[in-house]
Amino acid sequence: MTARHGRPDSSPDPEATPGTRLVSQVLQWYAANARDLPWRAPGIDGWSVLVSEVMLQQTPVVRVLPVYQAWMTRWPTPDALAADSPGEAVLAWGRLGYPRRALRLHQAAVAITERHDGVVPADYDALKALPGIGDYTAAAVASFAYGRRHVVLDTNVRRVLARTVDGRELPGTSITAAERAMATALLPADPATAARWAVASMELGALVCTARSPRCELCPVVADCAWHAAGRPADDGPPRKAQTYAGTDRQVRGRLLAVLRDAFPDAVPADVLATCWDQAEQRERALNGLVADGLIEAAGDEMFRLPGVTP
DNA sequence: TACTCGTGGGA
DNA sequence: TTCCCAAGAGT
Repeated sequence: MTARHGRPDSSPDPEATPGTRLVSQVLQWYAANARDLPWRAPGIDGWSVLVSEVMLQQTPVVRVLPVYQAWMTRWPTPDALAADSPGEAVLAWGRLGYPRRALRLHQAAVAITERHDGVVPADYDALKALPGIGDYTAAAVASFAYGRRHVVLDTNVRRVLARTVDGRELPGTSITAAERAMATALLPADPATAARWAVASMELGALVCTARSPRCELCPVVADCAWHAAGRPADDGPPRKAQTYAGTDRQVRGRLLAVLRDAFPDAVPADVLATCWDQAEQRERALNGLVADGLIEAAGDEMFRLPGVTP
């Protein structure tokens, strides 16, 4: 219980620095406004947090919830998933998007079973060495599941800090050294408090300090927010690249994989897959890409299916 | 660094 | 309708 950081149950310290006051206010707000999500249950295990974090990558909470519940019921431990085929994981992933995440989650489960006795590691470096686990997810799992002290810089936290501290509407395209230094300076010294700050600042970004139409009238730190004080100036950075989808390989891959999911565990003839997309060249490229990624596999002559053989 | 990699819903 | 983007990772 340090007095420097994290006072969720007390009023703001008038002598606190702007940074500690920001942390304190957000922690208080979180205590009263946190969503009741399954991966936040008290005493939650590392596997539950890991699965939720991978599913939540670039994917809204509301779409993750049903898939997460079914996944954890079926595979409550890493070794349970590792014992099933990767195709089952891809199938259970459903339409969450970015299905390579399902494959990598399966690979991570195998690695955890083989290298860590089936226990999700608490160490950041061990986590980051797992397939599909990058800086954010490693820090998040270590922090949320094990109470470790880490800078957890996701898009929500970056936006909250860009606005409150830097006075900018949106963070840049990639994390800068200055950004990380600022987040490190703000991180409470006490590990448990640091972990709460991580999830609390993310929640503020998700519920109040949103990318579009931020709800500043509900914000606990609006009085300390540099962006709000400056009159909420519009982003002056380079225009974000438009995210096209129609006609891309991603769309073709999605269509092909949807057919193979529906057919699983059966294989599908190439001429049936051809009905997904009329441009043969692009269709072949997408199909070959899926095979190269391990999301599907050839099954006999001109047949394809989800990977059904456990490695 | 910049780009690829799904999907669906809100503004 | 179109646009934007939602707890990123890998190359």
